[in-house]
Amino acid sequence: MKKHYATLKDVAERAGTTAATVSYVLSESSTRYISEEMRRSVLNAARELNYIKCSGASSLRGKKRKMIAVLVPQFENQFFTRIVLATEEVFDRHGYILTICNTFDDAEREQDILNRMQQQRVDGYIITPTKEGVANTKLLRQLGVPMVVVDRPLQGIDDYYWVTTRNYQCGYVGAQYLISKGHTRLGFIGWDSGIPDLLNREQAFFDAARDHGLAREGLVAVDGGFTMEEGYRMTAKLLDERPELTALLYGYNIQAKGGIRCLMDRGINIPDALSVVIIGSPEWVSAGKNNFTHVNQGDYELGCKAANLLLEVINGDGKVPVKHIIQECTLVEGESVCAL
Amino acid sequence: MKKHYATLKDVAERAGTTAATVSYVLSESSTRYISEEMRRSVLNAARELNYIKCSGASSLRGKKRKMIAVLVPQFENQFFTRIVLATEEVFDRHGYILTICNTFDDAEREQDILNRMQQQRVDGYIITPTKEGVANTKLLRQLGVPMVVVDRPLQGIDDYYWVTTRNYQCGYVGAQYLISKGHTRLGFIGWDSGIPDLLNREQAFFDAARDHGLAREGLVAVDGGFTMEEGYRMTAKLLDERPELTALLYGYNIQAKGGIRCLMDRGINIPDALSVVIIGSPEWVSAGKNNFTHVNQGDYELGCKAANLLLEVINGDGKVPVKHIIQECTLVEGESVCAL
DNA sequence: TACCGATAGGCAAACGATTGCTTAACGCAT
DNA sequence: ATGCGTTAAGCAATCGTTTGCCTATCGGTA
Repeated sequence: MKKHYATLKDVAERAGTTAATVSYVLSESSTRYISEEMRRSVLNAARELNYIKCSGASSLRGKKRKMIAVLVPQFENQFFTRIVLATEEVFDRHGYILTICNTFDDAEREQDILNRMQQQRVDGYIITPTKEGVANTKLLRQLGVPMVVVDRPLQGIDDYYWVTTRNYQCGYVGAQYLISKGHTRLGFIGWDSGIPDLLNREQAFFDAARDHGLAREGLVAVDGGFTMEEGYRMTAKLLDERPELTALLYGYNIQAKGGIRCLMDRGINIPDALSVVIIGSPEWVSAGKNNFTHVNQGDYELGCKAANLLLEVINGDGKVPVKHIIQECTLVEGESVCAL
Repeated sequence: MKKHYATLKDVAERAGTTAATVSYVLSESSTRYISEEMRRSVLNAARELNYIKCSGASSLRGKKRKMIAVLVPQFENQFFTRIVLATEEVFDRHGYILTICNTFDDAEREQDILNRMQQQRVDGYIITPTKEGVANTKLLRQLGVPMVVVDRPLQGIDDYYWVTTRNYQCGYVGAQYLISKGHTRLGFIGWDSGIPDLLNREQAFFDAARDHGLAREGLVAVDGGFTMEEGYRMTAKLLDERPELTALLYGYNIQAKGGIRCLMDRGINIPDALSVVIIGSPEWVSAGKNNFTHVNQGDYELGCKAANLLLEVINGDGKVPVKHIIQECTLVEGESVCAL
């Protein structure tokens, strides 16, 4: 038994013709006359041999690979899982397949993965870059390979396609909601990412408080790593150092998960003893007994928009103008905030 | 400015040699004498031109693509997300990239996706097949392309690599736990998948009850679609038709999520009014205020085992004996079951 | 002097698909 | 009889890498 995929030549042989003709038949090119008889015979041969075109070979002649690369920092973070899900659905419809890699927010790893993707000559990139994203994507940008950046920005440059959350608004609506319920002593827990755009969440927290006349002394923000454990640690720290706080705004769902674990461990009742709002909408905020007030960033839509934009760029022949798409967020009221 | 990746020939030209020599230098082949001077010069040229090998071209000459295909039915189901995550980590370490596709449990879609993957000539497959998996993977199996089946079986055949959960045990330990707490009127909610191995969960539910002397009349099972909505519907049905039940065993986390939403909507207290055990361990069962008793299938480990097995098969030169790896599950005690 | 084993590297043929160039037969009009 | 448009399909170059085969120089030895 043959242990390899059938080639054009195999099909040609069986159909009594040459590879060229088979290629023309299978690509349904209209630029060439093919007799009905020949067409039939080729199609039969192809079916009988289970012919499957080798995309690697055809891409050598300039055809598309029909492959998209997706790079995310935390694949298991539902924010990203949903972006990937949306991307997959969009590209699936157009016959593409997705290659997905986890950078773990590690710049070296990102470079390594981008390298592998470039070896595959994928047609386009959807990427949530690390802080070294600008350097790591330099070659791609030089070559003009289609790329859409999602969520986090490429720092220091401006001419790239970007789809992101209105981060400032996320922080603002979250804080505003707490204030509207009468809270005046608020804590913010965030990520010390060093990424300017993300820091807007915290800035907005302070701005909202100021805009509503709250005293600066009642406010506190603490920043740490982008993990559950750090969320737990920072929550414990706030509880210990600022017992007068009546509400917490979590800037990131991953940290919120750990933080709320801390509240549970200490037997703190939500919302009676402490009110909580979370930016982000992982499944758990409203599953089972949970019903947390949170800010929905529209994860799935973000993914759809990024994917559609990338598709446009890929098919756009260099003519799609650079744009930044910024998606509004919405507050979803749950039962984790009490009125004071 | 050049708008394409540098080729071996480009590098050769700059280094004052030929493509062959460059290839030998870059592949660090020891079968060829290369002067230190030439090596240096080639490496410099390659760096200066940002040379990145085209894996498509080199695979034409029989090299590995360094690509793995992963097909799952529900990417956003954390059971599968974790399997993918584990697979990614294992293969990343070996320089592979993953292509991931969502079949949505649709056989036609599965066939279509497999076709695209085969066009890419990926080196191996990790697949949770649909019911038509046997037919859809026929060519792959004929050609001997490395493949590991995960979770669900290929129906009707036996000679394939398989990594799965001990489904019977999942059902058994879940039911047994409820019985040990004094429950005698139990409901099981499951999936009418028609997949023999999965049906063992329900069979075990009845077996455990029988083994512990429970009356068959106190037991009821209902099966439906593999969605949240169906979980909701079936739960409502059981509540209406069998109000005497004191405990529910959910066979699948997706259905459990909808089912528990139903219990919440009706204001049913867990565990005081109704006890609940869930097979599977999505994040939400123990996040926030939730602490559901559940059966942990070791999703991540399942993925690791599948990935490692596939790696073995890929590197094993056809010598790895067919095997079925069946992973034990463990009951994780929460607070969703009351003692009667 | 003739020969041999290292050392070094060029040449060209694959791999599978695509496509421009060419040929050839046919029918029909000049 | 010549020419031309139409229909049909073969030939061969090409994409970027890999690798077997060959050549050429050098120092040393018989």
